[in-house]
Amino acid sequence: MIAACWHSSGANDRLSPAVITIREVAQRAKVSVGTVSNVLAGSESVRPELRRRVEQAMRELDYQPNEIARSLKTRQTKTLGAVVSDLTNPFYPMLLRGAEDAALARGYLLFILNTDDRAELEQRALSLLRARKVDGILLVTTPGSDVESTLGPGFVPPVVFVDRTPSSPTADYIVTDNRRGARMCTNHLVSRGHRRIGFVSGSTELSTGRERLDGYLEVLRQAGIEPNPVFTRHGEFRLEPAYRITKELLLESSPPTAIFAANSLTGLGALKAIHELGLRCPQDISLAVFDDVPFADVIQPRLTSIAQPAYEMGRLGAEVLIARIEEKERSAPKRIELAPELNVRESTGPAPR
Amino acid sequence: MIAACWHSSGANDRLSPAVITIREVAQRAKVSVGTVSNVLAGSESVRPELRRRVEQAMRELDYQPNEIARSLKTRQTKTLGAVVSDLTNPFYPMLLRGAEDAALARGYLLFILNTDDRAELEQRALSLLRARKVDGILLVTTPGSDVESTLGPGFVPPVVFVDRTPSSPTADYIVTDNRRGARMCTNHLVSRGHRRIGFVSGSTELSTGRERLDGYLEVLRQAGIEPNPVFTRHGEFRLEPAYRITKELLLESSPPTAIFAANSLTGLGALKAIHELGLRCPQDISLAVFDDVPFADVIQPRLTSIAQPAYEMGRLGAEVLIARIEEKERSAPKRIELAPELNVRESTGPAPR
DNA sequence: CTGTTAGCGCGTTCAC
DNA sequence: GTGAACGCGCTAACAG
Repeated sequence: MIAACWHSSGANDRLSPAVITIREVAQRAKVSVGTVSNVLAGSESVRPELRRRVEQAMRELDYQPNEIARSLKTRQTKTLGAVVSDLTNPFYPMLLRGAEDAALARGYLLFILNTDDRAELEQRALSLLRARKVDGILLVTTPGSDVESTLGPGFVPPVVFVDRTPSSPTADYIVTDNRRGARMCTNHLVSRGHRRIGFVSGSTELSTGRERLDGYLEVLRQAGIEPNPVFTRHGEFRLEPAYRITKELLLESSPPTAIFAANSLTGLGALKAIHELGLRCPQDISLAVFDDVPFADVIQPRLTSIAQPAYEMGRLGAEVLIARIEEKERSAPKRIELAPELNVRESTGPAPR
Repeated sequence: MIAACWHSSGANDRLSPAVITIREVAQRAKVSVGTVSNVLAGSESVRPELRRRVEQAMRELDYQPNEIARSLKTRQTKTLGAVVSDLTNPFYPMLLRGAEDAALARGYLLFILNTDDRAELEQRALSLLRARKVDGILLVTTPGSDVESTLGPGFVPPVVFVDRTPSSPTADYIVTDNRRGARMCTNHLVSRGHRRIGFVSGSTELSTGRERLDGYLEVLRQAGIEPNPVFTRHGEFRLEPAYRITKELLLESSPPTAIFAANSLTGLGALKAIHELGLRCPQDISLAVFDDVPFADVIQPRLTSIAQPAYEMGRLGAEVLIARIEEKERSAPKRIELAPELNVRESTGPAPR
């Protein structure tokens, strides 16, 4: 009787030794499947006696509810998708830890996918997630992507943008106040007497890239410094390009006395260039970076940086997304800007005179 | 007619605007659902004329097969679980990129979960994944975990261990040859004349921790150096503890002239301690670390390190796992050890005399 | 309060 | 070659 659930229909029967269904439980507890389902749902309206019998049967059979079958019926899978640009960019793991914690707390699991900032990969990721019927998507969007075209104008499933703002104005998003962060950082440099400040940028096709650049330019103008176009270089948010262009920048006839790198990767690239040219930091050149990575506080010189609340961003993102999923009627889009923080360390000093 | 698929049964009906089923397609193409299913499966035995009509109907309706329903029938979800210790340890993102690439290439999606090396969280992760009916699990296992007790003696679903070897001898695993890597690294130090070599270890409850320690001790003995127990300190594979114990270590009356850190995080901790004590590296003290992280090559001094093929490990892990899932009859467990690589850079120099 | 039953969307027989 | 009918495991509606 107990072994009655063993099938022998061949190759794809991998799961069968453990395939105890609600029906077997019902049979063993001598109740109906409906009652078992009620017990599962924690319904109050089950006589304690029966509840006890059902629970015992479950234990004896090592019953495990099948979430897939449940999903088919309830039309929700209790899964989310998280689409990021690149997991090896140290910013995203922290964000994802936050998202995971919030998701698990609400009973959701997370599919994670990378896009390498390629629109076609974002497209693929979104449609894979939709086919898997995830209940919602956390998205670090990519330039040139068209989310609406693959998810439809209604955004099905719902999407919350994190880290970068969407092209669509009607969606939720959680981002850092990048302009403010860039202003804080540039201000710090200006206040130390720097007037020739280079900017190793990310892509201006990204909201983060644009806003950080804007903040930088804004402060320069306020300080009466005419922005020198030569000082703004395109670092693609990646280490290698940043390394190359910083080297070029520092080899100019009248090089900057300080460099502001648009994220941790470009900061590392800039640092490599500085070292390689035998420059001392901060005596010869100051360096400040957007993103506070674990090693910012460890490497020599310790890096002045703008810290983003990455964990918080992920946590909030997942929470907003789940609220959106579970809401009864559509509420107004949430637009959240998180406050960045300036950590002044040894990589920035007074401008050499 | 087209709008016939719109439901209006209330709150959980979020998906309904897009819920085109195989039935609607059949109706529109004026064929039976069986035929549509055959077209979907790419069966040859469908008249071209009908196939054309079906495909057109699919396009017109923007039909999207429901993977959930398919899973329920085929008893496979085309999803994998990846359970790692901590995403913010820079080793794992690379591993996961490899796993993702291999998985996507075979049509699988990846759930990712962290355990923070806590057995109860591993347990939870495994049972969540099993309830979601993932087809297989990639596992960076944790000390004190009991995989068999939550997945059963048969390992359902199948598990491939990565990075760390399992307690169970009958499972597949893909790891680095840690002992060899540690030997290479220690050998390098010994060959530069160091005889007092400190080891900032990870947990010896982990295979990686044990094996790296073993390799280190082995080389010392071969070189006729009596291992000094004081020189082996427990760094927990984390930055903070490593920082503290390295400081202690360097404050000994007769401190080591070289330090071997068991992974990148302990390496960073050790470096912080070295800087803080005002020691010069490598003149006063040499530092070598296990794990080659992006910044190993950037920070000053550039770090001598042991590189592990993390991407490859993830890729292979997913491939072995999928092979295991799809195999007709159980084959022998695969045990793969990947070769580490020594990168000699500036953080290691000759022993001071 | 409990049992029965009709689907959820798809794949898979079999008759035709 | 095609299509009707059944079942995967579960939930929910309804009858008792």
